[in-house]
This record gives sequence, structure tokens and C-alpha cells, in this order.
Amino acid sequence: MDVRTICLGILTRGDATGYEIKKLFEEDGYEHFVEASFGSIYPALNRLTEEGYVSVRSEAQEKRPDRKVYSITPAGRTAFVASLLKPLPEDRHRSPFVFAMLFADLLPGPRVTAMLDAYIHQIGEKLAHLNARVDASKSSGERFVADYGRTVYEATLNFLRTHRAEIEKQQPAQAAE
Amino acid sequence: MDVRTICLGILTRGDATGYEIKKLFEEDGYEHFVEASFGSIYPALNRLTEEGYVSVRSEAQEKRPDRKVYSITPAGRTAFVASLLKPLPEDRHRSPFVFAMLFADLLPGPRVTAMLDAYIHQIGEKLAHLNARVDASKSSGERFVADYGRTVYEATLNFLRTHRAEIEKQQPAQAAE
DNA sequence: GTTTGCATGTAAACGGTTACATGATTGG
DNA sequence: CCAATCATGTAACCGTTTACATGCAAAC
Repeated sequence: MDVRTICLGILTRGDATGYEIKKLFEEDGYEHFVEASFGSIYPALNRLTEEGYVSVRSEAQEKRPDRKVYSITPAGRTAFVASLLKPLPEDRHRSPFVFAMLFADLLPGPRVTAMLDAYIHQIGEKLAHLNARVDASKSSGERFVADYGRTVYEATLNFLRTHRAEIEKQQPAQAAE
Repeated sequence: MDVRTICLGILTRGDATGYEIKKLFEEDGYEHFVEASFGSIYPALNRLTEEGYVSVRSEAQEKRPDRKVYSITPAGRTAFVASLLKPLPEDRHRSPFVFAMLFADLLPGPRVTAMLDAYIHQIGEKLAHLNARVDASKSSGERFVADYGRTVYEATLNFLRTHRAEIEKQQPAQAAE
């Protein structure tokens, strides 16, 4: 899902500035499945404006750059829905952690333990973040996705906690053949 | 995790050609967490060779390009382990499907149903693929990762099957406000 | 007779990130 | 006093994908 489509999607829920769109990514539970940086959001919004999928109004501010508030246009709404109706790209899950676990036997035991601890902690944080904002979900889709995230994170944590010994009990090994 | 590191990792398990590395990605359960195309693998192997992390021997073949069989060198092994010892990049999960579900209320009901069916089928396939090769896992890490994948896929399927009604019971809606 | 598998590689295009530039205000 | 928040934007860089080029053999 490219940044343009993501911006359009967020704007179907209400007007926002580029800055706010970025915040919504990080705070509103979107960050588990999509991400984007300012370097891609601002150009995307400019292009969407040129194409007529969004409109802008500038709100002058003192001592700060003008806020540029974007609204999705009817054409934008149509284009957004159309992009969801055509075949979706496949999921991409890239997990350096899981990749590393594949080679646990080449790593020192304590390092594997530390990696597991760190990863479990990290997932725990994400789960806590999701639980912290149960209330805020408005549409049925948002609630569904939040519950989905919770379920997956919980299953992950549970697996890691109950199975970690299987790769930890290796004695510290050097990268030997 | 970049393609170079992934190639190095695969080569710790035995010699392989670029072509075979690609196959291993797809067949050996790696594809759930990492991916790469020929267009990135071949240049990566050339660069690794220049840097001394892998060595090549050419096996002449009639009527086909020579097989270039790559082996990891001691320096490559050291570099690979070192790359796993430094802080790992965070996971990236990008799921166009989940993103689309966030906007289920903007889509026609039957379409949401079709998307759920397709996704459930797709995850089911991945799970089946993983189950089909339980035996082949050699290291404890490989077994651990395969079990991890199974657990997560099963939890996902279970959630989708038991909660799909929550976004399906919407009546067919137009993209209206 | 067409598709799939084997086998390597290049070039252009793409999408995105990172770092930089600018700068006031508020909270710790 | 420093960090974070607000606010937009550009440019260089990066890794990767896609499409192309080549071509035989075996399976369907």
C-alpha cells in the first residue's frame, strides 16, 4: 500500500495536515501495518492535490509555517475505494528478529536470551499501546483491526514465552562447522 | 535485513548458486519473513565475492550458463554473526489487507466477504505449506521459527473466522458521508 | 506446442528513507 | 537549558523490483 493511498484513507476519516497524518500513523494503531515518513507524505499530498484527489486550505499561523489542511474530494474518495476494490498486494512481513532466530545456533547463548527478552518486551509495548486506546476506535473496521492486532501479539508473546527454552538451551557456540 | 545478509545466512547452511538461494527463500520457510528477487541476489553475491565474504567456483555446464556455486568464507561467517550481534532493525509488517479492513465500512458488503475469504484462504495455504515440511527443519532455530509461524498463522485464522461477522454485518454501503 | 525449470545477468524505474534547512513555543 | 512539539519542504541516496536479454531441456 503506497503512501498516497494511505493518506487518502486517513483523509476519509476527516481533514488533516501532513503533520497530523504522520501522527495518526503513529498513534492511532495504523503503525502496525503501514508506515511512512515526512519525506514521502508531503510529496504525496502535493501530487494528490495536483490530481484533484484532495483539496487544501492554508491556515495562516504566526511564527510557524502555514498549516495546510487537506480534505479528500469526491474524486479522491472514489479513487480510494477503487484502489481497495482491485486485487490487493500481498502482505510483506520482514522480521530481522525471526531471521536471526533461524541462526540461533551460531550465536552465543546469552545473546539469544537478550534478543528474546528485547523482542518480547517490544511486542509487549505494542500490545500495551493497543490496549491503551480501546476506546478511541470508531468504525467497526477500526475495532476489528485493533482486536486482530491484540490477538496476534498475544499469540506471539505466548509462543515466545513458552518455547524460548528450545533455542536457549544451546550452549554458547562459536561460528564453527 | 538486506539481501546481502540473507544470502550470507543461507550460505552458512551450505553452498548454493544464486538460483538455489532464491529457491530456498521460497521453499524452505524463509519466505514468511524475508524476500528477494534475482535482480538483487546476483548483484549481492558479486559484491560479497569482491569483499571476500564468499568464494565462487564455476561449474561448467553444456547448453546452460555455468553454475556459479558460492561458499561462505571464514570472513563471511564472522561478518554474518557480527551483523546478528548488533542491534537488529525493527520488524516491518505491511498488510494491505488489514489496511483495507480498516475501511470495511466504505466497501460493499459482498466485497468485504470476498476479501476475507481470499485472505483466509491465503493464510491457510501458507500454513499448509509450513506443515508440509515439518521434517525438513534441521537446526533448533529452524524448528523454532517454523513453530512460531504455525502459531501465528493459526491465531490469525482463528481470529478471522470467529470475528469476521463484525465487519460483514454492515449493509452494502456506498462511499457516502 | 506451450509452459516450467534451469541459469545468469543488466538497466531503468520506483518508492521510499535520511538528512538537512528553518524556526518559534512549551514543558520538563 | 534542553528536548520535544509544531510545521513544511527538498535533495541526495538507497535498496529493490521489474522488465528485458538469452536459451536449452524436460514435462505436460
